[in-house]
Amino acid sequence: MATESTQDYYSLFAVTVDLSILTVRQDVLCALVVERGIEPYRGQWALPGGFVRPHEDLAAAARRELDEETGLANLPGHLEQLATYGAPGRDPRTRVITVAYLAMAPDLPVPVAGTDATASRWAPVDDLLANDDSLAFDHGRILADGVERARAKIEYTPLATAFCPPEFTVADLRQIYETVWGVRLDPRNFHRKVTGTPGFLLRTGRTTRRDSGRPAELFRRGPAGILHPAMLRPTPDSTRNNH
Amino acid sequence: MATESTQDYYSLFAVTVDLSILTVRQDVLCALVVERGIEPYRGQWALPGGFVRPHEDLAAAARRELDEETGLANLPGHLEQLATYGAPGRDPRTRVITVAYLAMAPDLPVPVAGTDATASRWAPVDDLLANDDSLAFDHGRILADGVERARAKIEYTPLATAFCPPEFTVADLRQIYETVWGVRLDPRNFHRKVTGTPGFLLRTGRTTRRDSGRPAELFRRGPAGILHPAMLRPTPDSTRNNH
DNA sequence: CTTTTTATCGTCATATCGACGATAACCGGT
DNA sequence: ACCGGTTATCGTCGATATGACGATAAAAAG
Repeated sequence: MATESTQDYYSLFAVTVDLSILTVRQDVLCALVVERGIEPYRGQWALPGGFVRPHEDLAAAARRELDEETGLANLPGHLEQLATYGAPGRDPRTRVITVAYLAMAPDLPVPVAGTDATASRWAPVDDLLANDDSLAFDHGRILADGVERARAKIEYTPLATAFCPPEFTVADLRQIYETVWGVRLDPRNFHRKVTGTPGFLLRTGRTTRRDSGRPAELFRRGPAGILHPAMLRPTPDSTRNNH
Repeated sequence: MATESTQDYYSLFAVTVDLSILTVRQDVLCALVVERGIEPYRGQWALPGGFVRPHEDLAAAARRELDEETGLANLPGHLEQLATYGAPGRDPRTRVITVAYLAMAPDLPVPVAGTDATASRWAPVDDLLANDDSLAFDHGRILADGVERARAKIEYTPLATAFCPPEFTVADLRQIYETVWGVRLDPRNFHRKVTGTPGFLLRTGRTTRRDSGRPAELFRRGPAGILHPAMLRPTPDSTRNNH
C-alpha cells in the first residue's frame, strides 16, 4: 500500500477475477471453459471470469463468478486464491490485472448451463494444455498453475475429497489421486495410508453395493486440515531400487 | 479476464505492490518496515511498497520497490509473489488492490538507508505481529501470511539458504531453521539431514575459524530446487511417543 | 596437557513405505 | 450349494528415514 515516496500519484487498472475450476469426470481431470463471444479471442475458449465490481471483495467476486458459471448457488468443493497476473499486454485492449482463483469440485451432475449466453463445457486439462494457445490470453498459464497447485495440495491436505461426493469409498478417493497425479497407486498401500492418517476419513459404517466384487465401506471427509504424514506422490523415475 | 457476460463495462482500481522482506538478524526473524510520512496512518509503521506504474509488470514493480528500500541493486536472496489483498475499505482513501510479494534475504550489513526520505528499520516480526494494529492498513495480515509462507517453504525447498551469505556452515543454516520455526533442533540429526539430502548443499572444502570449538566446513547452496525428503518441522506437541 | 567448546560420525529403536501375499465379501453361472 | 471372478481389506517383510543420544575430532583457553 503505497509508501508515497517521491511520487504520490497513481494509475488505475481494470481488475478481473478468473477461475480455474477443476473436476474429475470419468477418470479425467477437466476444467470448465467458456467460449468467448466478443473480441479479442472471439470464438476461442477461455477460463470463466469477469470484472470485479467497484465495492466487491475479491473472494466475493470469485464466488459470484463460480455461481454464475456452474449454476449452483452453494457449490460444494473448495475455492482459494491462486495468483495474480498483471503483465502489460496480456490483454490487447487495455491494462488488466487478473486475480486468479482455483476451485475444486465434484463431478457436477448438471451439465453446467450457466446464466451466461456463452457456451461452456468441461474440457480435459491435458487437451487444454497441449497447445500453448488452446486458451485465450494467458489462461493456459493460469490453468497450468492451478493444476500444479491442486497436484501439490492434495499431497498434504485432504483436498482430494473436494473432488468427491459427500460420501465416497477408498477406491473413489484413490481414483482421484491417480487421475490428478497421472500415476497408478497400489490399492493396498493406499488403503493403509488414508485409513491410518488421523482425521483424514470418517467411517460411516455403511457400504456400497457393486456390480462385482466385495462391497466397499463409505467414508466422509474427516476434520483434519493437513495430513500427517503427507501423501507421497511417486517419483516419475522408478529405476532407483534396482540393486 | 472478463467473460463479458451481461455487462461489459468495468471499474478501475489503484494497484500497489507491498513487500514482506524477511531476514534473520542476531537470531531474530525481522521484517523491513517504513514509517509513513502522510495520512492515513501517519507516523505508523508499514510494509514497504508503492503504486504500480502504468506499463510496469507486477514482478518488476516488486523488484523496483525492493531495490529502493534496501538500497541494494542486486539484492541476493529470494522474491516471490505472496497473495493479493483487495477488501473494500482496507485503504480508507480509495479502493486499492495490493499484490503482496515475499522476499527473503541474508542479514544486510548496510543499515538500509533507502532512497526514500522516510525512515525504515528492521523490526522483529514477533513484535510486529503481537498487536493487531502494530502495522498500518492490513499489513499485519500480509506479514503474517508472508511469515507462514516462509516457514512452510523452507520445509521442502532450499530457501533457508536465502537467509545465509553465499558461504555458510551447517550451524548457520540450523540457526536459520531454529529462528524461523521458533524451535530447537538436534545438531547431529540436522547435520545428517542436510548433508544427506541430495543437491541441498555443496561442500567448498574450506572451513571457518571460530573463537572456540572445532572449525566448521563451509558450504554453499546446491542445485536442488526441492528437498527430498523434506525437512521436518517438529510438532509443537511432544507428548506423543510416551509409551 | 587438560579442559572447554563446537563439529561431525555412529548406534539403535521406532515409524513409514513399497512390494506383494493372503483373506474377505460380494457377484453370476452351473 | 458350489465355483471361479472381482474388488476390498488385512498382514508381512525388507529398505529407509527419523529421533534420541553416545562417541570422537579439532580447535581455543588455561
